[in-house]
Amino acid sequence: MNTCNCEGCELRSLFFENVSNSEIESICTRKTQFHYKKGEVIIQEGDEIQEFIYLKSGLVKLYRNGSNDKQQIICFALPLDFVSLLSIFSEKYYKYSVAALEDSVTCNINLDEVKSIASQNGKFAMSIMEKINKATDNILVDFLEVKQKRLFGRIAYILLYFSRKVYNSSSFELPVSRKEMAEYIGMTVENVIRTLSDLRKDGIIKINGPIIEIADEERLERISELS
Amino acid sequence: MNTCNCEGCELRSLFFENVSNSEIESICTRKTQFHYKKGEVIIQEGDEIQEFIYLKSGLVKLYRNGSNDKQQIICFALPLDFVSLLSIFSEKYYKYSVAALEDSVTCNINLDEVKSIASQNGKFAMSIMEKINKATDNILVDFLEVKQKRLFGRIAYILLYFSRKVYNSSSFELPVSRKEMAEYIGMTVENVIRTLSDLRKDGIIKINGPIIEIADEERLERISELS
DNA sequence: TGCCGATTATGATATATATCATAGCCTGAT
DNA sequence: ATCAGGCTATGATATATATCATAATCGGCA
Repeated sequence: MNTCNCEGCELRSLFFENVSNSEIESICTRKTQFHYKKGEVIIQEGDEIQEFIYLKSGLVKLYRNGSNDKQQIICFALPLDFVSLLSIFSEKYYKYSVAALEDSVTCNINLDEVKSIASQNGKFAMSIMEKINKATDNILVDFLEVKQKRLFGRIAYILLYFSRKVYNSSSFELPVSRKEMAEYIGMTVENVIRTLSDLRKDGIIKINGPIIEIADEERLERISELS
Repeated sequence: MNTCNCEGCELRSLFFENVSNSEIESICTRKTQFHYKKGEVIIQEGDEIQEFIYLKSGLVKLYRNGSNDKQQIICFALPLDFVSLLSIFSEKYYKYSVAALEDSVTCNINLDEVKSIASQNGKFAMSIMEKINKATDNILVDFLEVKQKRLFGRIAYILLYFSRKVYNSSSFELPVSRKEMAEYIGMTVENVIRTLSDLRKDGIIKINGPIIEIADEERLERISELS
């Protein structure tokens, strides 16, 4: 389980910049690491919040069960993101679930330990706060952006999101099903599929099985902006 | 300007629970208090973030300018809410605006001072973090709730929100225009107006000028839930 | 006082989106 | 190997929502 090398761990500079070496050592020896296969559930809505979970590699989705039995995807998280941060300091139980969209590895740190260090180390607490703020900020901005768009704009937006922010390439394997795209943008599966087809027919994207290639990024960008 | 009595101020217990008396005194003597008339802008998108702003009384809206020149209302804030918290620890400039929906009073505290106390006082930093988390959590939940509903459900939801969370009464003066309701739920003004008319025709609400009375809360609740 | 622009209101119509139906395909389970 | 179920896909249709047009009302302001 405990296979990573803490010496070169990016968490050290990313997260523990203001923490003393001895405290880091203590955390390091007690951290746990987990591997999840694509599709596996990492956090279940209702679970007690006991750990601070950091995504070392892979891709996950945060989602919740809407009132009408449909799932709603809240956001996606990339490596270097803190997965369990939404209500981690204000709630006792998770109000959302997390599942792996690709094979993923998490590094888990006991939450009480983090809290205890933070209580005694204001600079550390401030740096956590900053990161949590940035993360929720990004979620909110994406929400607002998606909200003001219509179907085509939303699809364009999410495609550009995966292309630019996740894979940094104009060609990539879509990590989500059409259904999950629908759950994120708040539209029906059929319309997601139809819209992708339309974009393909217009030569804006190419679809080869699970592979999406953005053929005309400029037009896709315009569609995203003009709704 | 500096008219409030810090002795009995709710901020003291709400916000400064872990701060020493001398630090509180120092903050108290330097805080500033501002009065805003209904409609006045409190924070302008792009302003530098210099103060920690706390709403003593009144009601405000947080909003931003969407890409298509339309405004989007992000959320409403009530007394005891911290108005300037969204990106306050992660950004240099406000990414949203704040305006008074009712005559409002704010208590402003120099942000550097708050930061400096937090850096030296982990417990205080943690308590801020908890409050920010709760606030953004609530915003997110409302977003998700509204997102999964259709027009009628969204209108019902916002009416119940004002009735229960803001005014604690089944009869209240709507603090927002139809246009602002539309900007919050992400629909057009005409449809907001039409929907309110329909609810009135069905006897579920009564409209007397700016006064809304929820006549059949149970049905309104059902509309909100069943979308 | 009277005018102007914004807000509320309503109707007619166009458009966007959801729903329902059907089918091929793939994958996992038996 | 076969079946069941989920995912992708597409079309027809119903419904929800936006857009456009018009008008009444209200409040600020010259």
